[in-house]
Amino acid sequence: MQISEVAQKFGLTTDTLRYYEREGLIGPIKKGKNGIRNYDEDDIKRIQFVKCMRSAGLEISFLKKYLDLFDEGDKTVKERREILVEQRNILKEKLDAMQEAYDKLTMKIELYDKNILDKNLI
Amino acid sequence: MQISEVAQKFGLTTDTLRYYEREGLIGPIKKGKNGIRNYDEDDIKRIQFVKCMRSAGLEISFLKKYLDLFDEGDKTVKERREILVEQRNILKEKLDAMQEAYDKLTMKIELYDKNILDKNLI
DNA sequence: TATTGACTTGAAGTTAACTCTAAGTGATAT
DNA sequence: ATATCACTTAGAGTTAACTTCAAGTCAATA
Repeated sequence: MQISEVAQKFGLTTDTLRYYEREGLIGPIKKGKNGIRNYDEDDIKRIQFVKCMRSAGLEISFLKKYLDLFDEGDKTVKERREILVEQRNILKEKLDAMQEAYDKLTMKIELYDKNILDKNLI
Repeated sequence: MQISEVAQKFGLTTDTLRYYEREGLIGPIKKGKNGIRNYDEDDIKRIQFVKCMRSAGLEISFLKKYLDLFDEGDKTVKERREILVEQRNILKEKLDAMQEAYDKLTMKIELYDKNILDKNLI
């Protein structure tokens, strides 16, 4: 699979894919004789994981750390579990903050719909 | 209320509060004869709103736009409602993406706990 | 054969949201 | 009186995550 297809598939740009590779999140992707990247199934799986986690706002530095440990094999299992839990906790905090803001926005919109507008309430 | 108390109250830095003021999100805050800011109840309410929305990742440019319209009074009600809905939609997308990542992380952690580790699965 | 289009590289540029620095003021504690 | 402390300013610096640029290669098509 060529870079533009992969980009298309995940809604990323080719620049972003090369950037992720530069940062060591994925690859190094195998290249054909002409120097063109050819993504295989494992590359795709990895990109899918990265895309999902990045969409949720997880930092590249974390993903790099986790994936490096993954590549080191079974001896890193314990450490990997720990950082997954840590990231999930961070994510939970963010989710809660966002849910709170979401509910506040919903309430505000309802007030606008009912024309109950307090000049002093933002 | 002085700047450091307000910062403390909301878990912001004084630099951030002055930055928000520079950007026109809040204030201009009234100052005493010595030039020191004195935050009143309305300032606090506004900061609470900004803090909540920023914690959810809403952009400063949006908050600026919304709060400027708010200050213009009743004639902007319709436009305000529209941008609130728009922001809520954006927030919903993000919430969904984060929930998906959260669930994925939870599943992974469970696999780690049960020692079901597929070498080919990230 | 010439041009088009997708790819390649290293490096520089961009953006949002802070964060820090340097230099200064003014009230209070020793 | 002198030191400490919280505050003030304008402006420069930082960080993460891209994004763009300039210059080049290569295969396929008009």
